[in-house]
Amino acid sequence: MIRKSPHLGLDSLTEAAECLRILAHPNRLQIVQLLLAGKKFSVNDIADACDLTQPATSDHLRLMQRCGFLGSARDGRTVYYSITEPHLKDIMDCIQKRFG
Amino acid sequence: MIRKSPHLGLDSLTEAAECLRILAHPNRLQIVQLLLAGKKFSVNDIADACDLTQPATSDHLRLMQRCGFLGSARDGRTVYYSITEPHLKDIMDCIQKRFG
DNA sequence: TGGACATATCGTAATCTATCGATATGTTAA
DNA sequence: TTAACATATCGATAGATTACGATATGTCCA
Repeated sequence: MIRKSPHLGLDSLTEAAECLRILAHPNRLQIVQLLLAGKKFSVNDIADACDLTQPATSDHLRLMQRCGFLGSARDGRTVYYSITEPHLKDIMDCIQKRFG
Repeated sequence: MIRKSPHLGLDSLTEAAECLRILAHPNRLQIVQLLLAGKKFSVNDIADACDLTQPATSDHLRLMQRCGFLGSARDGRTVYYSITEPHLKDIMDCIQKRFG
């Protein structure tokens, strides 16, 4: 059985840094926290809950969808977003432990 | 016994976002990974290990010291840096699990 | 089809960040 | 004190990010 060293090379670290940069925004953390608490939310629900405009919310969601954090599903004219990256919960737990 | 809700308010999330932004750089992740593996390293050791110039290394270290990730101790003309934020290990574990 | 609703995209100005070299500060030893 | 070494700081430019409003796209219902 092969057990890889946990140490990441520069390529993986570069990829990780890009993901962290996406996460490193107050409103995006807010959105992730919200989505982790429930199952799925519409763009408007998220905008209301986080006190954001609709376009700003959509922009944040798009960024997080592009890097694989979120997925979306349309139902009629409503688009629901939800977490697709399972490790987000772990990282959010770390953040809540540190800053809570 | 008071048990706080794990959910963070916007103030805490803003602070967390600032810390994540500091961490969200390939070379800084590289430095954190190095420091977590050993105890303490001089600026030159870090620069060599990460293939960085001395001023660039010093800049990265200063950033991470300002937000409380690292501490430094001078011994003669050498300055040794080490991890002071205990939660960094947890976050790095998450990152290594996800990208390793 | 027309109108209303939900979401997505785009342009741009303002702000921030990275990078790099030059140079300053602090420390040791001769 | 002078030279050499280790580290820190600074200045300028290029590139990226944010915020915000205007507007486009997609969907439903009358």
